[in-house]
Amino acid sequence: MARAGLSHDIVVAEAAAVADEIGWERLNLALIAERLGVKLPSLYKHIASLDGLRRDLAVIGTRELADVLSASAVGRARTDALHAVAKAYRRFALEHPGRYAATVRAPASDDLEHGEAADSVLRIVFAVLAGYGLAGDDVIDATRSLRAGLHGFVALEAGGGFAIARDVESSFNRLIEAFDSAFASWANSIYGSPASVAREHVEWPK
Amino acid sequence: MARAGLSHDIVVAEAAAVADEIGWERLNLALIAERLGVKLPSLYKHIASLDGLRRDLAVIGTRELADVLSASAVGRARTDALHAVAKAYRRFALEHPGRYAATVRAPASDDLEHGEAADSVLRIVFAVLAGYGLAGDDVIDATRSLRAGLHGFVALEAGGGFAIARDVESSFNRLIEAFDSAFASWANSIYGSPASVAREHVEWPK
DNA sequence: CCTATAGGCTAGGTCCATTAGCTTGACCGA
DNA sequence: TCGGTCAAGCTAATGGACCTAGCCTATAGG
Repeated sequence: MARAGLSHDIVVAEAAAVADEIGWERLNLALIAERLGVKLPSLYKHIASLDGLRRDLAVIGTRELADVLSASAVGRARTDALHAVAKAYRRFALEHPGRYAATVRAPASDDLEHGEAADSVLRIVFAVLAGYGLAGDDVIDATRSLRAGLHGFVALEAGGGFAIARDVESSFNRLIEAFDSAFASWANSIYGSPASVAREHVEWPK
Repeated sequence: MARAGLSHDIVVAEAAAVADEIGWERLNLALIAERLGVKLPSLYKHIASLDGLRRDLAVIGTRELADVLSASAVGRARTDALHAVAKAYRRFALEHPGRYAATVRAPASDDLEHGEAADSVLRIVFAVLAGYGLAGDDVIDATRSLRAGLHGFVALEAGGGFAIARDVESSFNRLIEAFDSAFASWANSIYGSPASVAREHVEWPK
C-alpha cells in the first residue's frame, strides 16, 4: 500500500482542475480520487465533505480572481483601469469556469477566511471606482452595477447564450464603455450624496 | 389503490412550486412525488426523466416570463418601457426563483418549442430597444448588455450578494438609468452601422 | 528497534434516479 | 352487464453518489 502523498491543498488544487474541465456543478469526488490515484474514501482524510471542498475551492478561486484583477489594475486609472479589470475578470471566468463559478458562492456570515477573500476583490473594485471620484451611495451603486454587468455577461457567455453572429468581445467592450460613461457622469451629478458607506459585511461576487 | 389523477402538466406545475421553494438545483423527484401523494416511480408515467422535467420547467418558466414582460411593456416606450420591463424581470426572478433559474437554461438547438419560448422573450426586448432608434450591431450590443445587467443583478441579489446597507431597489434603478442613457446615446453615435442582424438562433436569457 | 500517528484501504449505509414488471381502476364496445 | 384494453399506480431491484466505521501499514521520532 504505497502512499499517494496527498494533502489538503493538493486535493483542492485537483478539484479546481476538475471543476474547470467538467463544470462546477458536475464536480464529484469519484473523479478527483481517480485522478489522484486513490480510492474515494481516502479523500476524507484531507477534506471534511464535498460541500466543504466546494467552500475551500471558493476561497482559493476568489483569491486567484483577486490576484488577477489586482495585477491588471496596477498603473492604471479610470477608463483604463475599468477596461483592464473588466477584461481580466472575463478572461478569468472563461479560462477557469469552474473556479469562477466557485467564486459566485457567497461566504457564510461566520466564515472569516472566505469573507476576507471576497473583500479583497471588492477592495480592487472600490479602488477603480475611486478614480472616478465617486463617493457615498454612488460607490455602492456603481459596484453593484459593475458586478451585475460583469457576472451577467460572463455567465450568459459561458452558458452559450450569445449565439448571434456578432463579435462577443465587441459587445463586452461596449458594455464596459457604457459603465465608464455612467460612472463619469455620476461623479458630477446630484446623486453623489455623502451618505456613509456602512459596511456590515461585504460579499462578492454573489 | 386510489388514483391520484396526475397528468404531465400537474407534475410540471408541482415541480415549479417545489423549485421556487427549495431552489432549482435541489429539485428532486422524491419531494415532488411526496407532495403529490404518490410514490416516486409513478412520476415516470408522466415525465421522461428528471432532466426532461427540468427542460419542461424551463419552457413554461420562459413562457411565464415572456407574459410578465409583455404585460409590463404595453403602452410604454423608451425610458418608461425599459424601466417597466426591467422591474417586471427582477420581480419575476425574486418571486419565482426556481422558475427564473429554469429560464437561464439555454434551449437545445433542436428543441423548437423551447427555442420559440426563448425567442418570444427576446422579441419583447427588441421591441423596447426599437423605441430608442437602435439598429444593426447596436441592437445586439444593447440586448446583450441589458440581459447581462438584468441577469447579473438578480442572480447576485438572489444569492445574497448585496449585503451593504444601501437600498437594493435604488441601486437597480440606477443600473437601468445607466442603460437608458447609454442606449439613448448609442442611437446618435457613429456605432450605429447598418450591419445585418444575422439571426442564426437566438437564445435567452442564457 | 518501537511505537504512535496519519494516510491509505474495504465494507457497508443512505439517498437518489431509473427500469422492469406486476396489479388494478376506469372506460368502452358488445 | 360482461369482458377486454390501457393507463396509472405499485413493489422490487440496480447503479451511482456521498459518507462513516473500522482496519492495516508506511513513515517519522525517539
